[in-house]
Order: sequence, then C-alpha cells, then structure tokens
Amino acid sequence: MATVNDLNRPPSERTPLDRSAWIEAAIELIASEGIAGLRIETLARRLRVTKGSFYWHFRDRRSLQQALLEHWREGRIRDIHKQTRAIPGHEAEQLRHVIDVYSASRNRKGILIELAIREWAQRDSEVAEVVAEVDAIRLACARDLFLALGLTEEEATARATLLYAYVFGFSLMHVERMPQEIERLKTRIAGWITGPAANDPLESGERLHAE
Amino acid sequence: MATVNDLNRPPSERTPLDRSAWIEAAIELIASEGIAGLRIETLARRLRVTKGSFYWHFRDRRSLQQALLEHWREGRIRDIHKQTRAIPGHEAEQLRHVIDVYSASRNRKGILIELAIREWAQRDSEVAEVVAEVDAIRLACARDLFLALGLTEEEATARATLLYAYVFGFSLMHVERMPQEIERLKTRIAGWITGPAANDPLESGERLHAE
DNA sequence: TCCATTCCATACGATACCGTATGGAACACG
DNA sequence: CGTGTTCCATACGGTATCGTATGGAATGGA
Repeated sequence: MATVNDLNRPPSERTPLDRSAWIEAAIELIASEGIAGLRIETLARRLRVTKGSFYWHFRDRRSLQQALLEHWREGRIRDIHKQTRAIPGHEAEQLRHVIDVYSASRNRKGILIELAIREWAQRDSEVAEVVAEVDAIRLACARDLFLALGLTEEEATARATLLYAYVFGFSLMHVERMPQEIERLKTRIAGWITGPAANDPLESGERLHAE
Repeated sequence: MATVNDLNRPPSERTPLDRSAWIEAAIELIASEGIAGLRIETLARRLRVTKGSFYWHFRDRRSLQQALLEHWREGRIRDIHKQTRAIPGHEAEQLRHVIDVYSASRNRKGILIELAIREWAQRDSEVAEVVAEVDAIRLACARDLFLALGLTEEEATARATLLYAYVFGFSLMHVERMPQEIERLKTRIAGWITGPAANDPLESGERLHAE
C-alpha cells in the first residue's frame, strides 16, 4: 500500500495505489471538507495522480462511498469492542475512557470523521442504517458496563444513550471557556454520567406530566 | 413579502421577492440539503425565478450566507429568552421544555437547521463564532434555571452543558427502538438531567485519576 | 406623457466536476 | 523477445454552478 512518503517522491518510483489508499484519502477528505467535499478529482490531486487511476480502482463515485462506509463500519465495530471490553471491577473507568476518547481535543480528526458520517446519514438512508447499526452496538456495550455497575436494564440503557448523545453533542458545541475550565467541566459531567445510580428515574419521568 | 401561495400563481401577478424571501428559502434549503446544498440557482428554481433576481437583492453568495447566519442568530437568541424565561417555582418544568423542544420528533425541521448550521461552523470560523455566541447565551440561561433550583455555580454550568450537548447529540443518533420506547427513554434521561442534585461531582471527578 | 426605480429574464464566459474512451509505461512471465 | 496485466495520463462531452452584462416589464411620480 502506498505510504504518505510516496507523495513526496517522483511519480516513477512511487508505490502503485490500491483501493485502500483511495479510501484512506477519502476519509481524510471528508474529515476536513465534509461528505459534500468528497470529489474524485480533488482526491486525485491529493494523491498526486489523475482520476484515470480512480476509475481503474472504482466503478464510480458511489462505489467509493460504499467502500468508505463499509470501512468506517468495520473500524468502528472493532474499536467498540476493544474499548468497552469489560474488565471486572473497572467498569466505571472503562466508561470514562469511552467518553474521553470521543470528547478529547486530541482526537479531533476522529470526531470530525464521526460528525461527517452522521451529517451524511441525515440525507442518505443507507448510511443511516449503517450508523444505526454502529449505534446499536455501542449502546449495547455501554449498557452492559452500566449493568455490571448494578443499574437496572432501563437505567443502564438510558445512561448509555445519554453517554453517547453527550459526547457527540459536545463535539458540536462551541464552549467559550479556558481550556482548563473546559477540562474540569468535562470531568465533572463524565463523572456524573458514569457515577452511581441517580434518583428514581421512573418517578422523575412521571413528574414531567404531573406538574 | 412573498407568500408561499405566490409560487402557485403566474409570474405576472406574484408579489415581488425581497431579501427575507430569499433568506427564508435558504433556511429551508439548508435544512434539507445541508449548507453545501445552498446553491443560488437551486434556490431560484424553488422560488420560480431566475438568478437575475438573486443578484439584484444580494451582492453574491457570501452575502446571502451572512444574512442567513445573522437571521439565524437573531431568531435563536429571541427564542432562548422566550423559552427559558424563569417562572419562579417552575424551573425544572422550563428545563424539561427546552429539552422537549429540541429533541421532539415534531420539530424535525428546526433540528435539521440547527445541525446544518453546526456542520457549517465546523468549516467556517466566522460561523463558529456566531454559534459560540448562541451557545453561550443558551448555556447562561439554562444555568440560571439550575441555579434557581439550588445547584452550585459549577454544578449548574455542568448541567446546562450536559443538557444542550445531550439534545444536539441525540438528534445525531439513530436509535433502533419502538417510538414508544424512545419516548420513555427520553423522558427518563430528561428527568435525570433536570432532576435533583447528583452525587458530589468533585469527588467523582477526582476519582477519574485516582483509580 | 416621460422618466426613474424596482424587479427580473436572458445570455455569456469561466470553473469544477462526472464518467468514458483510449493510449502508454512498467512489469512479470513464458 | 513477445505478450498480457496492471496502473495511470490525456482528451473529450456533458452538467451544474458562479458572477456579470444587459435588456425589458411594471410601477409610481413629475
């Protein structure tokens, strides 16, 4: 597979591209430009080739998108199980780690990819199905960790949902604070989400309509 | 101002368009197609005119985007104060209402606009500044409600942040459940976010590094 | 009536992109 | 050496869009 170094070498002594090189470059591109910025000729320029190369490896634009989506799906599912593998006695730590990975400023690129895929899913039902699948797995894994902490089924499901909604939503916000304050804020929220059982959730739910 | 009805009438007896008509149509368009789908000629087709009209009302594409952004900013700020106006004794209810407005399936269009603007903000620093301003106001208003409920400054700020991150993030997720189950789930989460004070947040935060 | 203003249509050049057709260079292999 | 395969360059037609230039219809006022 072509390495990044190849881009700085004369075309003659460069490793030939393959599908995966195009897919990797496509991931980079949607991270910076969004799914609408995924253009074949733009990709080709970044890879220092012409689109003649692209149409040798892929049938058309849609074919690249499908491969990209499948690549994302597999990578995410692998990561989920790796990150949420239960270690008895360390469930809360595992959960905070999940939050940390997705809300950390050092993982900016991963977050941008995640947002780009979800933006795409808003307007493509096939993509929405893949996102739904990944979400289902993520939620199930997080829920299992909460279950191990002693929460009820429903409470664990709700906490898992809140956890992921929070990390995705926070990455959409533009909080105006000092970096140190933001870290403190995130730590506090993470601690609350992964913390001990809250008040009786059913009762608070009912009060929504009773008041 | 041109009404929707005008689009079904012959061009001769139609109310002349003005800037606001273009801005309204632009909002509709980014809700359905995203910010990248905001094209002048596409807009013109929807308004049953040619782009000759557009370039009379606006200098260029960027000018429309700025007007659109300003329109969004003002509308959001108006809405925030309207929705979070403190009514003594009903603070929790107000907070749950905020969650309801943004996570309700009936407000799909409003959510899509919100997501489109935030997607835009990821790649345009000027837009990011406006989003940051709106976020700051929203967070301050929600924080004040939590303060009225007796929370500390830091706890109120954290809860307000969690509240908005949750509603934005949830709208990005694709939860595979029956509508009734989803409603129950959302009610439970909303009750928890707006509910009584949690465990000591500082302590849980410290544990993150201690374990 | 004449004229200025408002609002829009039409036509144009320029750019970016898609997908196809076709040729060519490098390489392996018999 | 000849040949097939792999990988890419080039050239082309077609579409969508931007911004400009310019003319025209309708309207209200002097």
